[in-house]
Amino acid sequence: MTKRDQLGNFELMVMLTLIRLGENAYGVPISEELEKRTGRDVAIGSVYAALERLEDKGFVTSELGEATPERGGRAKRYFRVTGRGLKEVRETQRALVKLWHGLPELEGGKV
Amino acid sequence: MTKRDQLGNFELMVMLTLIRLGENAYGVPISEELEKRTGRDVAIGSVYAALERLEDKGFVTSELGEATPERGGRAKRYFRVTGRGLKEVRETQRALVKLWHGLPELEGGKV
DNA sequence: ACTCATTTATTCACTATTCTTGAATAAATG
DNA sequence: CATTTATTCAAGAATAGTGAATAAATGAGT
Repeated sequence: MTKRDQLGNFELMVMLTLIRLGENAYGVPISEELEKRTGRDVAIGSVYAALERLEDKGFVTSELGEATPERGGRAKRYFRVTGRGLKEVRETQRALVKLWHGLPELEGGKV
Repeated sequence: MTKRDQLGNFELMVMLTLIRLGENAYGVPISEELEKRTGRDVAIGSVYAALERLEDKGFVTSELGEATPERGGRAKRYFRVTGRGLKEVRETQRALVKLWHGLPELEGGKV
């Protein structure tokens, strides 16, 4: 099996959340936003694992934030989608839409 | 990890293809249709593996077809999406659309 | 009818990657 | 040092991917 560059289901979801959050994307809020939007439980460990894989693939980059005064706790690690990452998201999205396009059984048929 | 009832990326794609093909859904055409629509190489073995998982989860059923005269070859095994399967597809689709809805970076923002 | 090559399709065995969970660790503050 | 906030780790289960093997049916040739 050659290196897989495609996005898994969860990876795609993380990418989409990353895009949505923009500047404020780090582990905790990513996880929360994901839970809020999907209604599913999200283990924070899963998110970090996915982010690491995504960084390995070059779909995201990360940068350690400065410690914020006025609050305890470790520094945040901010994540950002790369150009390649965005492109990959678009492609995955397109593949899915193509697959469900026009199916009367699904609401999205008219997309 | 308790039994996962959610659809993986590839499983979702297989389900969508299954819905599209309707009556004529068996291994070979599923694989071909998938390749045609996504432009990706699809190993036939993967398709059967996914179908087996999906059947275990109750998302599809299968039935052995009769041998067709006028052609050699083994009998086909036809697959069909169950009610639960269709529901699961809809839910997965909805989760994805919700995640990318309104993102200006993606074409689908207007869906 | 019998055997064999051919065709069509499914199953198998194995490896790699992704996903999930719970616990551990790290770093900052007061 | 206790508390807070956040990331990292380790291990196991599920999903994905590949190539080869097997199965079942047909028709040709003898």
